[in-house]
Amino acid sequence: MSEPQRQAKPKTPGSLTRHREILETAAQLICRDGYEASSMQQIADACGLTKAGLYHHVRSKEHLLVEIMGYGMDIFEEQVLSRVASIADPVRRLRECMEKHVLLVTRGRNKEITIILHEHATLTGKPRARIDARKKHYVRFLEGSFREAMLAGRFRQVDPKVAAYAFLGTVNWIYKWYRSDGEIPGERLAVEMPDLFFGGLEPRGEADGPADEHRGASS
Amino acid sequence: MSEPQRQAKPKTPGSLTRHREILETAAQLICRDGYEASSMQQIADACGLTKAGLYHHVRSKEHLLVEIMGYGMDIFEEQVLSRVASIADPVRRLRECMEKHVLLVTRGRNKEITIILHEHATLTGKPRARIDARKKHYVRFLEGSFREAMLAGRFRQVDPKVAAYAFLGTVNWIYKWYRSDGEIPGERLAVEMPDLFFGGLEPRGEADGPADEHRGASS
DNA sequence: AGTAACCTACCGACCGGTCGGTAAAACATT
DNA sequence: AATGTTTTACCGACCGGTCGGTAGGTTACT
Repeated sequence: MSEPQRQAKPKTPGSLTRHREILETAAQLICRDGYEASSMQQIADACGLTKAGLYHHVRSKEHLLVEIMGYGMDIFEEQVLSRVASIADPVRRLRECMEKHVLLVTRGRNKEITIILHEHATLTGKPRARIDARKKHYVRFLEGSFREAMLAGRFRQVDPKVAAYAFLGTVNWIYKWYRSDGEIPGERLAVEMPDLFFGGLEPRGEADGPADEHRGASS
Repeated sequence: MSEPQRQAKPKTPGSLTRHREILETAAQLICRDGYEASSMQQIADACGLTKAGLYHHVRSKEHLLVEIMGYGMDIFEEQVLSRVASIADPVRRLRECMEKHVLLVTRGRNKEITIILHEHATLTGKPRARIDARKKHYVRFLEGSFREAMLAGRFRQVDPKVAAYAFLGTVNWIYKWYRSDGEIPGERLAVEMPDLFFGGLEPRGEADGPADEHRGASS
């Protein structure tokens, strides 16, 4: 079925490029089937390589996952964290953070992100600790922002840790149910989720707020 | 012949009890290490059986997971759904639903629940469809309750599907970070999460409302 | 000639699952 | 009560296949 199809090679041998290609392909497979259910043989096939050929580029299966997750964290930090960390207003910071986070999960290159979310307990030891530390940094960033908003009187007093994990749950759970071909486009979710989370559910006066149509019933 | 429908077999007290014992033990292992990473040999060892002995009680590894998940859904529906479904007030219904759901995840017999949450894409075909249908029923229940509360003017207008999945994300994500020996007891989470989700983040006047204890900080 | 990229061939361990058998309990018949 | 019969609960040995990983050779480009 899979015949060895030689790729056009750029002059500088695609060592670095090829390596990333392999990460990409492997991530796709692992994202679809899970880490344990994906064999190195399958990954090699998907890359157009034999298993031994794959091992020329990759140290081990575990290290492959480590690289994918590290790459995913890079993407996340560049696409989300670094773009909102400098916003002075803590409420706007959190809102835009959720918006960008949702967009990343729904629209962006989400294979690596999904793997980070799903395989949260697959790695062990030092590699696991390394990824966990980067996650923890994000949690602390959220906690701190919530605390800041509360001290400024913008939010009521709640446990910032609970708020942070509610934030994370709302956003990170998306990968379990969201289908990009479903009825909810990612862009809409990126608007409605922050609106719901930070705007709350309680009615705010008779006149409806933003982007809202009339409704027939009720009083 | 083709329909061995022996269900209630109280004659041998060991059989039915033993079967559930095995489910219990297997669930513990699968909850800790994941389905694919747990071998039938390991499960058999944990049960004090040989692999062949285990296969006397269990049809296949897949069917073992099916039974565990079915059992988990039974527990959930009995502990959560059936206890709140008849509450007339939709807001109270949703609040108590979240409270009970949180308690189940944090304190109850949560092995099976964790497996249902984590291995959401492990099963395929009909068994998968069966579990998914029961999950979908819960989602529709939440959606309907949100819609009801909106029509009654108790909630502002938001997409009930988004609200339902935000609810689910907030609660179901808990299994990823919660440790029962951590600093947040399950009972507190079962109070604070509904309070945060349904009470919102915006300050509600200077005088605090119902059931509220102030903290040390802030102004 | 050196080196990166890739191959064939192979390793021991383990995978899910099955076979034929067995000791003991439960049941049925006398 | 003693008998034979069936059923339950298990085990040792084994199956074909796949697992992650490797040794050593070949090709192709610099």
